[in-house]
Amino acid sequence: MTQRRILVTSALPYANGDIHLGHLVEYIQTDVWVRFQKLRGNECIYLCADDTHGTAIMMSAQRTGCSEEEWIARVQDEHERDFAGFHIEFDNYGSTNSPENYELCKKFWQAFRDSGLVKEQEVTQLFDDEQGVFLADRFVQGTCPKCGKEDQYGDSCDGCGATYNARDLIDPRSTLTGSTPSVKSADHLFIQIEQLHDFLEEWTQSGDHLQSEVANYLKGHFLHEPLLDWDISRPAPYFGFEIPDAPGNYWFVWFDAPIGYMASTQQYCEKTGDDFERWWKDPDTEVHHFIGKDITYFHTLFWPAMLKVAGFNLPTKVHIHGFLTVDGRKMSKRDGTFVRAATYLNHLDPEYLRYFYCSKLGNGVDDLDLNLEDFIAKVNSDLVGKVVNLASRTAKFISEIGLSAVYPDDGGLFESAAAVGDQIADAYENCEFNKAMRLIMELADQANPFVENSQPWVLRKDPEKQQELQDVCTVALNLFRQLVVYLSPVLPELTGKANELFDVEISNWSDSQSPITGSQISKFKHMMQRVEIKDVEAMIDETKDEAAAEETQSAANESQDSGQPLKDEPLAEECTIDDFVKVDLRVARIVAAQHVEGADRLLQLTLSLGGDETRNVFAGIKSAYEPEELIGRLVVCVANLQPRKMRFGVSEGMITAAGPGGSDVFLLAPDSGAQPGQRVH
RNA sequence: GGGCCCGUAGCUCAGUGGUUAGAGCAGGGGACUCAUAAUCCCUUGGUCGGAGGUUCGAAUCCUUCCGGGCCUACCA
Repeated sequence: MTQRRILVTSALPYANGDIHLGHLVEYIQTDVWVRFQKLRGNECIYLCADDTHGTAIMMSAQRTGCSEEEWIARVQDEHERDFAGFHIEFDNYGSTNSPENYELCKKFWQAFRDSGLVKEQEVTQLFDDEQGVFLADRFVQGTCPKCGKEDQYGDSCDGCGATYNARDLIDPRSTLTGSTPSVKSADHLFIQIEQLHDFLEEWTQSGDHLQSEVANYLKGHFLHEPLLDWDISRPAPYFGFEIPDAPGNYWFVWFDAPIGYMASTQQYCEKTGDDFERWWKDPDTEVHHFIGKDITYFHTLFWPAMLKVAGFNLPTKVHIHGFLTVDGRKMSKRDGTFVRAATYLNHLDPEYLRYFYCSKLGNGVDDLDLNLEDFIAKVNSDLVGKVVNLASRTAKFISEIGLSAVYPDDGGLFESAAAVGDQIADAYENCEFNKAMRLIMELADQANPFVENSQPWVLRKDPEKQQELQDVCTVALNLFRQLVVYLSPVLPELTGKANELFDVEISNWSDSQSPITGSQISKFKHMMQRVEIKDVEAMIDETKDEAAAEETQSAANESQDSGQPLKDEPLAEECTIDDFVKVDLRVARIVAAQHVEGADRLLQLTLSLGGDETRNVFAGIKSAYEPEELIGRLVVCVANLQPRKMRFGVSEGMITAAGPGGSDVFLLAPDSGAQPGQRVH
């Protein structure tokens, strides 16, 4: 077989949040595919980078009070650490905010200019005057102009499904500052991608570049009509690259993001002395992109168009996968299923997830479900029970004598399993990892009965049968090793442990085709722990805790409470705890409430402190509450206040309330469960 | 409303025209004791979402309906 040259990428994670289990579907899928290609002896490199530009990054940096550069450096550290934790092995991991990327962006841009596809057009957008930024749709909220539903984003309404221009929102406000945006115009640069329509039609609909359902989707949603011009620039302020021939304007993040694949290649080449053009200009090189279905059209329309215009290799294939659900539902912070990569690693082995995802991943765009029960069952019964068990039940019998010098008769087991290798390889190649895992487990199911029938634990007691014992274990261990070769793209750590056991490196797929003999066996060490339910539960619990903490945090951040009340009524002089306990605050129930004849602001309340204890209280809350709505409510009253004689009778206490007065009066209410008469401490 | 995908055993899924529909897990029974309560043997379990049609023959092809998921919007 001739060696292929293959360049592989995963989508660039956005430098605005943590890696979570949903992201990992893609990185694990890609990493497994790359490891498989390398194992097959192909020249293959895996490239990725952080996607660092755009308004959202600016906002995050601003919120945390650091520069954008500091922010993205911090996020990138975390991303790389998470990936390493899951054994995702990049040949280079770059950043779109790199000099290499800027240089490449300029080349692409010049190509577009030269091709005459760039045009200038005025765009009218909402503008946040306080922040001095244009507001993308997702940064504007307001009332839907069609159905009147409140708090809708600037592009569409999730109530009635209407789409509209953000300027049509009723009572729009900026989600950044809460202020009312103004309308402002700016010149944007557009790429007239319609001029490449024929090329895109041809590229997407022919060959094997896309999964068939994706090709259909593009045809049905985009290619059936003229393609809209692509708005490629953003006016300052914007965190990104300034466009050289349009000062004050920046390339839109989706322009420089995919170019980041190439910038990362560039860095790889500088690092290794390789030749960049070999990877992006040589037609013999295959380029494979792995992405999620959410960013399909950037990678199947814009990106091929960009590459075409700039004269680089077009993608050989764009592999598109679905989203992750957990226990059949969308990941949710509140359910504890929005699990961050780092949180997972606090409790569970990354190889579990790698295997589980592979056992589920096909080559379609279907969503993938992480059923936690299924997860535990699969890992324990397949990996621990079937595969690792083969080694753990035989290795120690021959740790002193090693493997037989000649591979014994095994009834054709090794050979037939070797013959399945091609099928397994095809499955990996076609991204049908679920099929590959199924085929491998079928082989494991044949290996254990062999051990059972050969009864090495009986043989070892008979000095006459030591040769037979060695032969049986030689077979079992070779079958085990064969499975590990097949699984090694998925389970690098297990592969490493098998390498130690045999003291022979698994370095090529062909290692599955011939048994090893005559060598020593290292002392057996456990290779994989069983998954414990409690560990999964602990991971979910930790995720829930994170979500709760985050909610508290964001409530504190987002409320952006005004400082006015404190200014209007500054804090009182410091008091001691003794001063405080003089005031006896009690929970009370309002058992009667009525208007007071002749009083402008007062209501007369009867408070019950439980039992027979009641108080008659006049409260200045008439303009804020109706008597009827108060009856039955729990309030907090000052129970030991000196009674005061008023025009309408004696008031035997006060009820507590906040607010400046008038209609802005807000009664304090205890949480449910409190009982009248209980003291407030 | 439209597009795509899916519906097979309790669960996860093979099987895309050809004997009586399979596997793993779970359930039941037995065995073994080398192994991480792992393993092995036996076994229960299915009107292949429903209904029509094509065919000598349909889980598989066609039509239609029902149910689920994803995408999308008056446009295919």
